Amino acid sequence: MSGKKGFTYEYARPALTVDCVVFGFGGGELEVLLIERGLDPYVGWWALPGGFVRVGEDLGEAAGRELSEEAGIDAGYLEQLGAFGAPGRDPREHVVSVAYWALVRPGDYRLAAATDAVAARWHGVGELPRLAFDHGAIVGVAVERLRARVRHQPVGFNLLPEKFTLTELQTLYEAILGEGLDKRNFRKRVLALDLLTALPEERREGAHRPAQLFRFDPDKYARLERRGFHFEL
Amino acid sequence: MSGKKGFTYEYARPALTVDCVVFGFGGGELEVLLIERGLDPYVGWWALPGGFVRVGEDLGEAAGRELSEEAGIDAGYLEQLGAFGAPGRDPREHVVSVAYWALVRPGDYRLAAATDAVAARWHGVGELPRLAFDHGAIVGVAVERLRARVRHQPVGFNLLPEKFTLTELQTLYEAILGEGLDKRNFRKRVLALDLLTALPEERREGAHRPAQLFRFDPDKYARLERRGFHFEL
DNA sequence: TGACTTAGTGTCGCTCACACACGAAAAGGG
DNA sequence: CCCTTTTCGTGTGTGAGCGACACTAAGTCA
Repeated sequence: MSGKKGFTYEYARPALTVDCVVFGFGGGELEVLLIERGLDPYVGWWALPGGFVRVGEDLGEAAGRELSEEAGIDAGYLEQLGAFGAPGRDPREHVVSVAYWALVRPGDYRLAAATDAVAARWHGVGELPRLAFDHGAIVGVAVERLRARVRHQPVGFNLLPEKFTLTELQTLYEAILGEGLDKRNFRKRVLALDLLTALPEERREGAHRPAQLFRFDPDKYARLERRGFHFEL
Repeated sequence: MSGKKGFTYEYARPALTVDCVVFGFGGGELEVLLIERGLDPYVGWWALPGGFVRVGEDLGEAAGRELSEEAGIDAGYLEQLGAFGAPGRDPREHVVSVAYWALVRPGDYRLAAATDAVAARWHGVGELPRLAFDHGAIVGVAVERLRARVRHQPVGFNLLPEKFTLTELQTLYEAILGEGLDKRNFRKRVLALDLLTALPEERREGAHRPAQLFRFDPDKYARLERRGFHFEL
């Protein structure tokens, strides 16, 4: 293999990587962050940002590091999705990957490809290209997880700018769930949760009535979360 | 390290293991299968069955293999729980473990410790000893997952013998959820799901009215599962 | 000032979740 | 044989919440 020192173990070991499924929301559609690979295998293919785990490094930290290195994104909150370890998923050798997922506000970052990525871009989940390795399957699992999660925890707010209108929020939910929602019922329920604070501002754009702006209130959420809680859309 | 050949890699790699949280139901309590370790580290401590993943082996298969080797159990269905990879979780070196969980009918197996386990035994989840590594935390995550799952999918039947009474089923649910349930509502809902078949037998035991026996019907379940579905306890 | 566009609001019917108590059947003992 | 004990098995009423549904409000632009 390599002529240099190397690391020797008594038994063979699979390699260990992390991959990140980063969701964003733009143009009324749910998007995933992909990088274009600059190295073999799968040069030129789109793939999830990720890379090898270093010895002594926590898995979550490795995911955060790779995300920052390859795409210039600092996701505050990464949650583990699971381990993917089918023997043939990497053509080189047996590579086990621990996948993470995160939600970010696309506007907060300027994507910057680096390391072994030649490009980093948002792709609508509905129109993904063929992905390298088993990354297509990983994205599928992540989308499922997001859909399940969004119904029971107020995660959606992490995808919107700090100030948003209820219509924007509803559009987001519809994009994630892939189904239309009733406007009045949606507003009723969201406001009943008492997680939003109405701002003294409105969004005026276009030839129509301006919309009230809201802000997600983490304090209220923390308080509710403490005494059990239920969301249900 | 070892004087023999060994396997050399350009970069250092964490070791990769699998661990299994196997749930059973006995004596009115939810139980977990533990083995007593016969090797360093943590000799003599109780731990989850598990071991190193071989190169070229699927993660789920590795979990099944270790479970069968160390405890003599063939769990039909193993589901992944997640990867645990904090750097200090194994005192020897950086070891990342992918945890799986399963439900079995304790009566179906005669526990047989082997390989590096000197004993295999069921332990009530309420009275677990101190566990090796971070296995205590892993069990905690598994219990949470089981609780969440049991409310939305009819997993409970995998823990009971083929024929069971509704009271037994209710006792199981109460043990898993850790709370009492109303008898009439429980029976109403369970029967309304139309997943059980009443058998032409009764269980006569003790000085009281005999109880109707039921069987879980996988066909009915498959049919329901196909057209969406909801359980909610 | 009229046309257009999106924002914002309330009611009603129905279903479903939950609380709740007693007769039925069998066994065992006096 | 009868009385006691124990668990099995069953129905109703009420209140809360979900879902369906249509019109007015406010602003812009021509």
